[in-house]
Amino acid sequence: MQTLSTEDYLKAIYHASQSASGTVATTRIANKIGAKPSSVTDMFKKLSEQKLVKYEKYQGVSLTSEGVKTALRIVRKHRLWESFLVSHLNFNWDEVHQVAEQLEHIQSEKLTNELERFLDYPTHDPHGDPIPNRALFMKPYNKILLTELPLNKEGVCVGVKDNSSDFLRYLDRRQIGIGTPLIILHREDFDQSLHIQAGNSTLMITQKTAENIYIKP
Amino acid sequence: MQTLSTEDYLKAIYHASQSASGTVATTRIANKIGAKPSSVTDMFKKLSEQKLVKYEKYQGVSLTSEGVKTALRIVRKHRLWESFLVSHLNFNWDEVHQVAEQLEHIQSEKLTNELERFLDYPTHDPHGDPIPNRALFMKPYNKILLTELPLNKEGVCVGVKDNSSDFLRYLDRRQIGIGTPLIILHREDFDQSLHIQAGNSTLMITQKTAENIYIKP
DNA sequence: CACAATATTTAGTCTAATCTAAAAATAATT
DNA sequence: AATTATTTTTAGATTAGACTAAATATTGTG
Repeated sequence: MQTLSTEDYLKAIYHASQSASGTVATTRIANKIGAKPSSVTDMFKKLSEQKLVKYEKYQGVSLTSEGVKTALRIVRKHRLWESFLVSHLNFNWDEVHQVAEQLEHIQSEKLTNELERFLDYPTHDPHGDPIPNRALFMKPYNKILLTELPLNKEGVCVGVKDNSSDFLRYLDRRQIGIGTPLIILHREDFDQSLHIQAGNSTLMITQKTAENIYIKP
Repeated sequence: MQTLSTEDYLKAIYHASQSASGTVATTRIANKIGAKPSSVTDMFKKLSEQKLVKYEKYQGVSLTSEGVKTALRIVRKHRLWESFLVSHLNFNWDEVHQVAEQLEHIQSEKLTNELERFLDYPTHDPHGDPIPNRALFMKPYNKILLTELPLNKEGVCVGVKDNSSDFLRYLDRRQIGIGTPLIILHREDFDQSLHIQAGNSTLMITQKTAENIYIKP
């Protein structure tokens, strides 16, 4: 069994290697988890001894298949808990992360599997991210950015790229959430801002906002 | 050996001081949480610095009012989680403890309060122990041991004294749980064993069993 | 290519929680 | 009350994870 902190590292390495190819650099992880690079090096060695990552000095790390499994087990728990918090405990999608970070470390297979059953085997969490099933298999949406949606074509919001509280609260205020139907009514050539229809209301959003919203066409 | 938090010590001290008066001895806690007395002494000092316990060398500890509050907050979480695990996640009452020991450390007031609301403000957990409410107030049943129930008088099982898995599973097998109505039909003078009616079936239990079952007459 | 800038690792400390072994205090028993 | 037994504390060591500062690799640039 891992210590709490090794799980955090594995998860960070997993996410980092999703959004880039090749090995994951020391500083990348240091920034992600808020530790000094030297601490990260220490941990890389430990994880390497446990055969959870492949590590060569100055060359960064990559997860072994065992490491991927361990990371996915944590991701699974994290996303199931986030789903539970939103669907049953009145949490908003900007509030769940911090609590799920704690809950994801609870060790109990029965708990995880029963929670999944209780939630009726959800496939995606409140941010639109896919939830690994018991076999650790997950099916990502084939999603696009809102900026890529053709004019006057309806799409449904399935997730966000930026998970910051600021952004999520901003969307909440504009009543945009998972499942909200969106249509681009007009694209301003001058500054690429968009007039969109979100549900029943029309509003204007900046390009920056649009590039952080995922859509299923 | 695993590393326990100050929360575990506070909870252990709280429970120890419930079942005895005066201060709580070092070895008492050491046995309860599976640590060496020397480690416990260290922790007593630390808790004392934080004004969570009153500690004098060689004289044991007692919780300050702040310490009691902290302990009750943990007990509250523990019992709410146990209730959730049994009522919604198909856990048996002998399986919940180990998982609740982990969940009780999750820090989030909102989580605790929303969980309580979701469970509809339960007053007692699956073992019949009272759950502190938001103000940390709890109302114990005025319960008696099954051995004290008069002959042919109906009582309802409201809890158990022995929380070991062995005992809880034994009760499960005999279909005795919280809420089961019990009547003593006959008391064997020879060995104090009891013929009882439990729900719809009649069965025989030993004196030892009877003194570990709490009844509300 | 050589040197500067950046990234990474090593070496040595720190802290929290634990341990063992020995010393000191309290309790129990003649 | 004196001696023995038990409990509790101290002292010193250990481990995991993190840190700083210095050393070493790698990368980027003129």
